[in-house]
Amino acid sequence: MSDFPDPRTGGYSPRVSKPESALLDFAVDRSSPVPLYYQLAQQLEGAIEHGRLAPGSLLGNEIELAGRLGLSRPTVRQAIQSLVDKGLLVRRRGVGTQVVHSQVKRPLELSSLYDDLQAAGQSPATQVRRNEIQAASAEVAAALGVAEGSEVVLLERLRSTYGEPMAYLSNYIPPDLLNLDTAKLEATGLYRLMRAAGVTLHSAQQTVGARSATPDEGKLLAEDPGAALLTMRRTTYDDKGRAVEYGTHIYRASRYAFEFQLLVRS
Amino acid sequence: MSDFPDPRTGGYSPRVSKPESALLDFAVDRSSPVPLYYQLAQQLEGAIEHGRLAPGSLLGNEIELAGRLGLSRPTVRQAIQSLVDKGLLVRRRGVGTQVVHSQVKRPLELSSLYDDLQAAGQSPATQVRRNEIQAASAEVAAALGVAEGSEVVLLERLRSTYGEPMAYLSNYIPPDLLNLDTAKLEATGLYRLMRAAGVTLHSAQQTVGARSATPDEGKLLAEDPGAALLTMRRTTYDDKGRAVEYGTHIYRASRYAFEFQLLVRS
DNA sequence: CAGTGGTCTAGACCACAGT
DNA sequence: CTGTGGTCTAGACCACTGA
Repeated sequence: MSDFPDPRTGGYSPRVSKPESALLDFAVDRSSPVPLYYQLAQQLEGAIEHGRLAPGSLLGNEIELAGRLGLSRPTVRQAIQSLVDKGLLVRRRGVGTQVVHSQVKRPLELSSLYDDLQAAGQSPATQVRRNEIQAASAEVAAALGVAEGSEVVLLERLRSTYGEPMAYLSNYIPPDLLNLDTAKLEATGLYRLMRAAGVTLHSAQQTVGARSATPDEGKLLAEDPGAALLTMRRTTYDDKGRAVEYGTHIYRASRYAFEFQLLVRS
Repeated sequence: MSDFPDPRTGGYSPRVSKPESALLDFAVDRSSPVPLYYQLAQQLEGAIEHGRLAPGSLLGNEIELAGRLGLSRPTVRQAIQSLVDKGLLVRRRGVGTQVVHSQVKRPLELSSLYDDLQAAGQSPATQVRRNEIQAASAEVAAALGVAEGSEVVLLERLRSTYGEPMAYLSNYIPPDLLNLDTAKLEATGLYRLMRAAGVTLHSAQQTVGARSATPDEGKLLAEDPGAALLTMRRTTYDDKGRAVEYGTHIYRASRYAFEFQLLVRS
């Protein structure tokens, strides 16, 4: 029962390779406050990302992996499960756990346009066009779960990259949630300010559609009237279920598209 | 140390109610092949959906719940965790597990337009416009991971509701994957046929954008030339990482929008 | 048949929240 | 302080896969 690769083996099965010896490098630090399963998950994810674990390769069975790392099987399973949830690994009973064959791109998340653009190296610029208190319309009141006519903050921002407008963002925010400093809003994104103010974002309901630009919108975004715009309406909730933000945004379809990866619910 | 509610207690905390006695109804069937944690998760989900567990109500601690159901704590945790992942429950250390306050709408999933429309009671109709073998263009070959010029099935369908066109769907599919019977395609959706053919859908990479309709597209969809269209480009992968479908679709923005819920990655 | 993941148990100690 | 969820262990039996 040798665990070593057979030097006489010259080829690989077409879609399944042998358990990878790259796993031998793994080790956990029991003195760290980071949970053991999380340490393992991060090392696995790193190995996959850097190609040390090739797509299609088998991880080796859970019992042996646990033994080698000095962990229990449930702990190892917890690490593996978190990567299965992310779509990086696939488990098959009777076969084993293997790295998915296709490249995983971006996971789907509650995206901040600011962060998206920054991650793409586009150094976004924000101009705050309005930042004031208004009476909530029926639509806004329904979305935020407040009384119609009660005070909400209206925030309108023009987001540009490379000196060209890209999107016009309109947000409605409960006034007691946080202080919206215009200077800070022009330096970073709304979600970052919310997180810094102790708001824990939890979920969002989104609708993505399209329509033609009105003359005013065309002027704002440097598009011809009638040009196609991408529209997004979003209500964001915190971990206690409070609506913390309602937004109606328009994007220049010539310069922006939503890109994301979905996992099938099992 | 009484576990009974105090009858003198008349009021509730503003956002947190007491553990619900509705949980006393729960029971698991050990003779069923359905996993115990899954049985419990379904009963919890049902109780939340039907309002027997009110938003904000506490579930009661895991140890006690496990004891009452005759389950171990890890099993109960697995059930609760699956609902936390779905966004129905929130756990807070030192406090307990409670039902989220806001209504959860649709979870995000790999949606089939056909299923979406049927769920909305719109009884969709499909007309297959093309169903033939073609040589893969560079774009299609790259998306499907096949050689440029190799054979792929090109499928073009017009999807209508209430006798009005709604979307024009163009798909490219590896020819050896399944038989695409035109009659079946007009009676159901592509994903359902794939699942019936033993294909396990796993993930998809999507891009959603917008543009103006060309004169030809306007004619197809009964829109004026220049009208705003919603566009979606999607590559779908199976559980082994094979690309099983590449599609470029256009939707009438006047009649359709993508709606979904996102959960924040923690 | 042997090997894999899927499920389940009965404990344990810890960190954090609210009193 | 008490009570909660967060983490972890060391086993067990079962169902499915593939040879």
